[in-house]
Amino acid sequence: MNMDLPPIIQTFVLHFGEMGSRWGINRTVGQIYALLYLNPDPMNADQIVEQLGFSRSNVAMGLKELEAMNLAILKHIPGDRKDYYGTHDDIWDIVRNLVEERRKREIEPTLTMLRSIIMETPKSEKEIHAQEKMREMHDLIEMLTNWYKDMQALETERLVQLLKMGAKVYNLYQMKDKLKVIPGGKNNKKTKET
Amino acid sequence: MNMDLPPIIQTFVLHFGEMGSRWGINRTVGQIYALLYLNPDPMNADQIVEQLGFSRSNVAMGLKELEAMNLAILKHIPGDRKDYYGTHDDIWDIVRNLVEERRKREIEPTLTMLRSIIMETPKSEKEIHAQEKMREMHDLIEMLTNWYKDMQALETERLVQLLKMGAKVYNLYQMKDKLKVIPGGKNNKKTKET
DNA sequence: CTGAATTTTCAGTATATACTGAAAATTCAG
DNA sequence: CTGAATTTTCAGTATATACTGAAAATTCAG
Repeated sequence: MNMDLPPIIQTFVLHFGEMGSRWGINRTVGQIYALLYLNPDPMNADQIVEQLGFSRSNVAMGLKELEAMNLAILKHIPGDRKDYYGTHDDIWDIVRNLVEERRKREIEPTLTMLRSIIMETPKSEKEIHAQEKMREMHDLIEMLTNWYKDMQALETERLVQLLKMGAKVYNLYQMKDKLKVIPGGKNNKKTKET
Repeated sequence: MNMDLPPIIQTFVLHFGEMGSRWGINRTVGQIYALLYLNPDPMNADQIVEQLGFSRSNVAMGLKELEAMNLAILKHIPGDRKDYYGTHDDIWDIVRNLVEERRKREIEPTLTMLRSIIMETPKSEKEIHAQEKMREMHDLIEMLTNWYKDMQALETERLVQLLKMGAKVYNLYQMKDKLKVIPGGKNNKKTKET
């Protein structure tokens, strides 16, 4: 790694390399992402090679991988033929993306697999028990996924409000039957019971 | 893999092997976990060896790893010296555990790293910008972590209620200022504004 | 305390993944 | 259309990780 990278940036980049590898993203890809995230402007492959010191082709592959995950965005600079990459400007877009990628790649295939197995006719006590456990898992994942879809649809501003409230929304929830709607309010439609 | 494992169990076990490897858990560990999850009773290492067909020592190491992650629980059967392992009975315990493990191993170290970097005095424009991005990331992660801590503390029953409501809690939230508290209710304490 | 049952350790090896450098393919200014 | 600039591909190799089998350590019934 290039020594004239400021130490604080080095630390961050290295940390994300390590974190990436706990995730299934390889170390170099994690480092490239971290560098793009911190850099004020989009970078081209040669600049990344210079800063991080791995081979040109490795950087190119890493960038393609990040692009496929929608974490790096290809940008062009007028009058320059090189490909430049940056990250999403809004950090919430990054979060939404990360979750969405995982949902598509891990959650959906798992749900599909579970559903198809649950359809099978069990042939033994053991299979009945196994199916029951799988149904339990399926229902839980489905519930979390539905919740997440709801949240995904909220605008950032509203999502932040809800998150900041944390468990306090539960108080609100409990309160609802002890409250009386003020006539004429425009949000009077009663929330469906669960 | 043993051929007299019912196909539905085989499919599930293999799927979790693959999923595990996207996660940083290795394939065999994922498979062992899946098998334990489906099996009605705790299993010992030899039984697992027989079902999955990898070496005794590999199974032993996998079990230790699962135990360290608090995903497999050591149980003893009276009159038998072998170690038996099972999974948590309540699937919510499993979820809480998974999230908690990740928080400890990935989120906390990241927050610590970010905090210490944010403390440093920046030495250039570039460092100022980098610190700003890191602060943004830090604040977001911290907010999500706080939200999660709140949820972690809720009993399962209540958590499920909230999750099932999904975005509808937002309606409740908006409603709150248009509602009047019924005198004498025991949850009248006003929820703090954010 | 003894030794059979069981688990743990670990060096050696196999396997999977990451990385490189060179060559091929593509793009585009002129 | 040409050829320099740039990106992509890919075989070869290096590196990291997973897995095995045998030996050592531990446990515990008798």
